[in-house]
Amino acid sequence: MQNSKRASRVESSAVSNGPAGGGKVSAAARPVRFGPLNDYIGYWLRRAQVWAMTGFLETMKELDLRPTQFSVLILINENPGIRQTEVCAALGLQKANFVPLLNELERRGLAVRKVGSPDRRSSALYLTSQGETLLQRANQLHAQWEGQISARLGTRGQEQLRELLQKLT
Amino acid sequence: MQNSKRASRVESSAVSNGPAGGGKVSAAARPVRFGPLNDYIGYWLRRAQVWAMTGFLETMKELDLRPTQFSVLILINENPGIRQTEVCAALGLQKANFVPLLNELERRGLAVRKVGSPDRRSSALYLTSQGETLLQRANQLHAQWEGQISARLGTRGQEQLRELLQKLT
DNA sequence: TATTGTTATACTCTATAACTATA
DNA sequence: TATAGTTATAGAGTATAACAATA
Repeated sequence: MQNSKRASRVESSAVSNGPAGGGKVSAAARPVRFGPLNDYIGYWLRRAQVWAMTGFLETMKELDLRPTQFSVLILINENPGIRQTEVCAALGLQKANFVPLLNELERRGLAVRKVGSPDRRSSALYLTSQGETLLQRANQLHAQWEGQISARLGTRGQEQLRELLQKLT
Repeated sequence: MQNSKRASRVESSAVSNGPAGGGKVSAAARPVRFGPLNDYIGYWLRRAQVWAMTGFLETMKELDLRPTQFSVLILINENPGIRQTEVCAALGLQKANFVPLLNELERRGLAVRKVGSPDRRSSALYLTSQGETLLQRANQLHAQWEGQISARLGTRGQEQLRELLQKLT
C-alpha cells in the first residue's frame, strides 16, 4: 500500500511556451527555431495532452482526483458490480496496477469490493453513497473544465476535435 | 548514468479497445458502459496520445529513438550551438532530466557538447555528422508515420487536428 | 489447465533541492 | 547575487513474473 502519502503533484506547465517562446529564460532570449517539429501531429498531441492533464488536475484540486481515478469512478457508476478485470480491460490498465488504485478509492470511502456470489474469485465493485456524491461534484467540475476547452475551440471546434481524436484510435 | 541498460519498451496498446471493446477478456464479455466518458475531450486526448506514442516507437524501432530524443535532435539541428537551457525551455524539459538524455545522445555519437568561449558556464550543442545522418533517416521514417495518420484522417483532417491542438495550447 | 486478484519488482518520466563553477 | 550545468532523490505511471484461491 504505497498510496498513503498524499502528494498532489501538479506537473507544472511542462511543455512551456513553445515557438512563440515567452519569458525570462535569460538576458539574450534568442528565438529558438522549431523547424519541422511545428508540423508534427505527435508533438502537438503531447503538448495538448500535458496541457489538458494540468488543467484537469487544477480543476479537480478540491477533490484531489486523478484522471484515472475519475474514469474508474465513472465506469463503476455506469456498471454497478463490474469486476476489476473488466475495468482494466475497458480503460487499458494493468490489473496489477489497478490494485493500489482501488485500495486508495476504498481507503477514501468512495468505492467498495464486494465478494461475489457466483464466482468467488472475483469481487464486484460498487460506489458508496459518498462515492456517488463525490462523482456528482466531479462531474460538475469537469463540466467547467470542458467549458474552458470550448471557450478556446468553440462548440463546433470541440466536436471536431473529439471526432478527429476518435477517428485516430 | 542510468541509461546504459537498453530496454526499448513499447508500452503495448495501453488504452485498449474502448467502448467498441474487442476480445477475449472472458467468456461473458459483457459490454461495458462508458457513459459520459465517451464525450470527454481529455479522455480521447489521452487515448490518442498513447496511440500516437506507440505508433511512433514502432516506426522508430530501427533507430531506437524516443520522441523526446527526436525533438532534441531536431532542435539542435535547427539551432547549432544552442545551449542546454534553451533546449529545455523550448521543449518544456527540466534541465536536471536533460543531462542523462544528452549523455545518451553523446554516448551514441549523435551530438556533442562544446565548451563555449563566450560563457564558460555553458556548453554549445551540435550534431555530429553521424547525428545528422540518423536524423535524416528519422525524418524519413517520421514521414511514413505521418502518412499513417493522414491515411486515417485525410490530409484535411490532419490539418484540422493540428490547428485545433495548437489552438488548445 | 485457466482465470481473478494479488504481491513484488523494475524501468521510464517528471519534479525538486542542493551543489559547482562561473558570471 | 544570479545563472548553467550537474548530482541525488523521490513520486507517479506503466510493465512483467510469479503466486494463491477458485473455476
